[in-house]
Amino acid sequence: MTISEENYIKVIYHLSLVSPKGVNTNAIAGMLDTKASSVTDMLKKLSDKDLVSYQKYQGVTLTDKGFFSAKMIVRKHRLWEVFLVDKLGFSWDEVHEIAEELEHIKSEQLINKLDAFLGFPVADPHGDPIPDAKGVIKKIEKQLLSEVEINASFHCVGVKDSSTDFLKYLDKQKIALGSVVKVIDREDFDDTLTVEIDGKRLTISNKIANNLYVQ
Amino acid sequence: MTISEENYIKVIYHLSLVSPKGVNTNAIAGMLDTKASSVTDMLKKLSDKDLVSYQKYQGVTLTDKGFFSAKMIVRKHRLWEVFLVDKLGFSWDEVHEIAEELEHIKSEQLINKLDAFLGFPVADPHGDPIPDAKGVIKKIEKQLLSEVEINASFHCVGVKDSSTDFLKYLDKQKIALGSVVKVIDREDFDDTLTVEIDGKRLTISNKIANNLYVQ
DNA sequence: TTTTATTTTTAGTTTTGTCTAAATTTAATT
DNA sequence: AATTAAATTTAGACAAAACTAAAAATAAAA
Repeated sequence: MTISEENYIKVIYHLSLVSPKGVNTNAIAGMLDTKASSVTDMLKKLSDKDLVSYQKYQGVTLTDKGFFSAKMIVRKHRLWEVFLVDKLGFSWDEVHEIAEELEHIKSEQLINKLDAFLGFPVADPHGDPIPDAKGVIKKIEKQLLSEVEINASFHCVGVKDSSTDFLKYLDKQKIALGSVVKVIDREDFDDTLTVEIDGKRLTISNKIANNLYVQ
Repeated sequence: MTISEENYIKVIYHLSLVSPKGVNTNAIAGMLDTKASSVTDMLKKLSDKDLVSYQKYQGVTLTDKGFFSAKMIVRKHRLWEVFLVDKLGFSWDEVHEIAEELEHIKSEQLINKLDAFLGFPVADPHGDPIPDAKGVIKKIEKQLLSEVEINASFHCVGVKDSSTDFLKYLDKQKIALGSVVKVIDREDFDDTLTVEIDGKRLTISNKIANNLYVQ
């Protein structure tokens, strides 16, 4: 697989999680910042290689082979992110771009040794699950902070939005994965939350709460 | 720079060390397993980018800019090799190919953090020097085992040939970087050496001695 | 159910890096 | 110095992955 093919497979994988019946050409083009016509060309190629099933105008789904390939790419991406943060001292908002390159390094032995070196982590620095060598993904129990009951405590376990802006906001508020959040109150009018983190009161907008996973 | 351009620059760098007045088109083609006509095309492009100075039929040399780029690629290659051996447990004959891919990962911050993580190593697993972030290469004092005086002791500090076959031969004979070699005798007829390593007598052909650096 | 709008595909180009085959330049030999 | 051999370059073509513009199919609206 070329780097370009891998990028398509990965994007189709992520979009499949949202629309499992079939992924649109335009959606893929949007994610890859390319044109619909380029996507059509590539879908034909991926279909010839039996990585996707594709019927003109009907959207595309991954075959078993494509699904496994996608999980291996995601595995590599997330393991490298763990390496960058845990071993090299990058912050969680700096690692995505570099991992986008590292995920295309080919050696299977490399990734399995890296996995062992990192202690077989089950989640990346943003709380996203890491597929194991067989492609099995351990489901991480989680709820959005916007949807939990009030008067209870939770651990932060992940973020839905991994944008730099959001991650930097969390850094500023000293919210990290593992932080304990006690939900004090929810405002009826706009769903703003009052929470307590490390004994400190904090007001959190619904948009924030809607992008933070807790357990 | 594209991956392909980086590969050309790297090859020209290595060949320059042997023929500093100018590197031949065919030599480059041989190293990259490509055709002379492809090399000519690329030399024009590299020349336009001011990475090499190139005059038709006259061979090619690196500009200062090209020379620095080359050293940064070599730096990345060798640092990744150290990582693979020291941290992930690869053996020294397994790392070249993987490092060939890793050397093209772009982030400068990444490579400097990796350097620090590895403890600022000065040589890779084969004893080759690692350029620092400014491109400075600390010269490693070394002689070929084939050229040292007899009745003296040395440390193995590097290999000239990094082929799997040679490295596996050294593994079999329990010769590693750091091993102490005492040169007992040299046969006049074919320059075969009798040496002592870890108290064990060993006969070594001239071809072997000619590819092992000691100090 | 037509008509309109949107999405997707086709057809034809472009760029990058490669190739083959032919032409040219340099080097070696008689 | 002329001829042959080797190395190098040019010219033209191709595959991969992208693009633009136009055509076709599907979905939405009147």
